[in-house]
Amino acid sequence: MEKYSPQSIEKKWQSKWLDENVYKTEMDEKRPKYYALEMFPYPSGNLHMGHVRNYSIGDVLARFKTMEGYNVLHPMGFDSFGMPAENAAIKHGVKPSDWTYSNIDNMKRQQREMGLSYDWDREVLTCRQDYYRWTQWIFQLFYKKGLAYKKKAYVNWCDTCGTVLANEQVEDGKCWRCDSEVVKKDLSQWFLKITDYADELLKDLDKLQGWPERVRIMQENWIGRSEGLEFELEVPALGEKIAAYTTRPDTVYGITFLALAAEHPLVEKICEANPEKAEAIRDFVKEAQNQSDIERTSSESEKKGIGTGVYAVNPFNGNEAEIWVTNYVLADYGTGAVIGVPSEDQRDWMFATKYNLKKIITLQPKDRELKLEEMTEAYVDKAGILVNSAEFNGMDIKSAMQGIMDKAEKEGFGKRRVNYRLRDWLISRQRYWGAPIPVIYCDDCGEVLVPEDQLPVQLPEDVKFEQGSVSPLAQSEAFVNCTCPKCGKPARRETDTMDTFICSSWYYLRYTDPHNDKMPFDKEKVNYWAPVDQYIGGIEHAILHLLYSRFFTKVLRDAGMLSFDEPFKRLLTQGMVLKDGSKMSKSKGNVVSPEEIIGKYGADTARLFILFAAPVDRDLDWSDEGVEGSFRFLKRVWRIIEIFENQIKAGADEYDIKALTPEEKELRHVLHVTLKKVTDDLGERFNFNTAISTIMELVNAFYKFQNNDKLNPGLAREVSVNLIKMLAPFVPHITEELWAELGFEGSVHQQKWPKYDEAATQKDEVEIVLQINGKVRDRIMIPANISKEEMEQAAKDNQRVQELTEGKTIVKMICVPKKLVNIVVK
RNA sequence: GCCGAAGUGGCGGAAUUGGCAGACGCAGCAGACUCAAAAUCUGCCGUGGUAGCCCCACGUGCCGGUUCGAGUCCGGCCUUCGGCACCA
Repeated sequence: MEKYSPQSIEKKWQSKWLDENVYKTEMDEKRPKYYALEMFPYPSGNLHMGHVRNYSIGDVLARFKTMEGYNVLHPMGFDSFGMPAENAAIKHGVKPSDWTYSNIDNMKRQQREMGLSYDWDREVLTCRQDYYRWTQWIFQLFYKKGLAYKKKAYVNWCDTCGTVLANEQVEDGKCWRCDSEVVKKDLSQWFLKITDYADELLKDLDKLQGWPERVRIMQENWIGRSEGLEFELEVPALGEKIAAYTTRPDTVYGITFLALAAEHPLVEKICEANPEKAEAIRDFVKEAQNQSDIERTSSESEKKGIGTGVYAVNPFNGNEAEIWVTNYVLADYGTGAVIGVPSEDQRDWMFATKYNLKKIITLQPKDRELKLEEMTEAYVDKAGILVNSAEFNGMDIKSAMQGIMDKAEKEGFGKRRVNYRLRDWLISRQRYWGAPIPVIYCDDCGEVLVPEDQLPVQLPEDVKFEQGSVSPLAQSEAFVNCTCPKCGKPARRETDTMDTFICSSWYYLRYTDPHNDKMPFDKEKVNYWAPVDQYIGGIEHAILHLLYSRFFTKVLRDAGMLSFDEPFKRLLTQGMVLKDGSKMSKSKGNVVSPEEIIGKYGADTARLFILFAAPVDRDLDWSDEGVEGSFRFLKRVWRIIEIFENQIKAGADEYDIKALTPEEKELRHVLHVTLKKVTDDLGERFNFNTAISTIMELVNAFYKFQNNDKLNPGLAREVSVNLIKMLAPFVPHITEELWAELGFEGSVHQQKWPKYDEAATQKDEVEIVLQINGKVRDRIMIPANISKEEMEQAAKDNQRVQELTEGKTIVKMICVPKKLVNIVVK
């Protein structure tokens, strides 16, 4: 055998796998299916270590499940619409498509150099017509079901990106992509009605037991369900009613004012009703709207308001409550109007104190009596007895709540209501490089869908890209001008494209039937392969992509296109790859390039290190010395096979196990313990790091025989064959090479995963620990299967135990079979 | 502020059901091979006492508890990281 040289071995096998198309997958009803999926990347140009980690995890799983006998679907593609391509066009004058496709070519080459077992025939590119045609088709499906609609609203706008953003894409009041401040704009935009599914999206989180709990909790918080009462307050001066929502109906007798959002639709009418204050109110509204999103939504910022001199009537007791226009009430949550109950809500307390508004106590704790003049803050505990609340006086909170809501419903001015924090998904983007929204506007017919046989609405090629200008699509006369499909008159196309998160909300379904040109996917195929059995990706998608995909799956299910409720059965959120304790980034200069590492040590070493260095779901600090260690291990594997090459080839698959020496029996024991542990770690627990460390122990045990040329050939063969098979999912090239080198037929990756011999994992003799009062005092070897009494006797017979218990009374003895005897003495 | 996760040698980490704390790897030290170095192989490697071993004490963020026995369970803190944050 020659020296281990990853560069030549890896190239050789990669082209062989590619030429022979060994990772091609077809439906097969005879075998159980397994769908392993890594989140597809954005084609930024190069793979980074996060990708390497993601794909290494997925590849081990796909290869392991294949060896276990599953029919494994393991596809890859590119989330290839999006801003960076357009920015490249603006900056360097390259076409977004050219930029994108050349990046894809480069990244695919890098993926191939990693030795990943993808079925490339199923590749999905979201920017290709054969894909976005169906993205548009699905949009139209949503439209026909009333789940896509256009409305005017105060939306999040990023000036740098020149487009609107979804709520989920605003982080701390800043754009998720470019970090610039987000402002509010009043625009007419397309939305998807995800709120229709809020309840199911929340409820079905219970079905996702294979997801990390924290992701489920994050989604739960994001959806933010609350129950309460919505009721109407009359405003005699306007001849109107204002609806308010509260989760504390028990406090309604304490209302002393009504707070409105600055954007509340009745604000202008209130100004008209009270001309004296109109100007001041309008100024206040303007000021509030000029505040940035961060200022307005921070809990630290000052709560301001202006009294309008117009009053609303509390329907419960007829009391008047002045209407205040404020900067803190959100226009798009609840009704945009909030009751002010100073004594039982801390924010209302501060607001009322600041503006000298009345406070009424309507809730008294059981153990003390509250007095307004002694109180310095609101009483917010949800415990006590109602006072000042008419017929509800003396009730506890729970019954008062029900009674008050019953009253509102009976008298017809209010209703129980569930509210969600989740808002509808704003999907229009004023950008070029995305799937055009397939809608036409006609002066006579209004909004008209582009007929299905005219899909896709294609992106025009002859457009200009300029910094800061309006969308290139809106400037393209040839694109905008069209005829109305209904009446044939001149009409205009929608020039907005879809949020790229739409494209990635269904790609995992397309993989099951990627070449279908009649439908997005065939029902039978999608139901065979999907849902995804194991999804692997970064935690950054905990809400965005994972919530949207769940929504899409449910809508497509309701449309009869598939028959499951959730797209991803199990989810694994991998940790980040760090260097020197912080995230790799160009600005910090701590980037380690996968290409360099693969060039120097080979893909097998890179994969092995990244899987060995830390548990998959934890952050991993990159270590150059650690990589050396992984490389060293592979060289050790290579050499030990080389040392025993002759025995392995001479050995038989069936041999006389009874003839083994005690040392050889021990090696065989280690082998089968390793098999058991590795199988368990890969299949049940995703403990790749400990699976590898166990294999290292096996190799260490094998090395004990390195100078022993009398090692039983059958055993040498058994150990080597199983060692190679166990390593195969992790390091596919070196194992394939060793497999061939030893003269075995076919690919190691098409072998059956080895079974362990239960008998060999047991031992005749075990070492147990002798404890006195819980402290280890000695260790002895005893037969594995002796009785409790025999164990106790063996412990008592032990010389050290006798020395240390001399003159003391044995109170108790605890025996744990095969582990320990604890003697409690006084 | 609310919710969640984590805290173990010089470092990454292991300990699956409450049962030998520190597997495996990195770094370090020593030896073998070598003219020498690299590579490789072997051994040592938590702290302190004793200074060779044996042995003893201490030790999993801190304080307390349950238990024959706690890194693991319970109560109370501290620190770090992540998510949400005027949601009425």
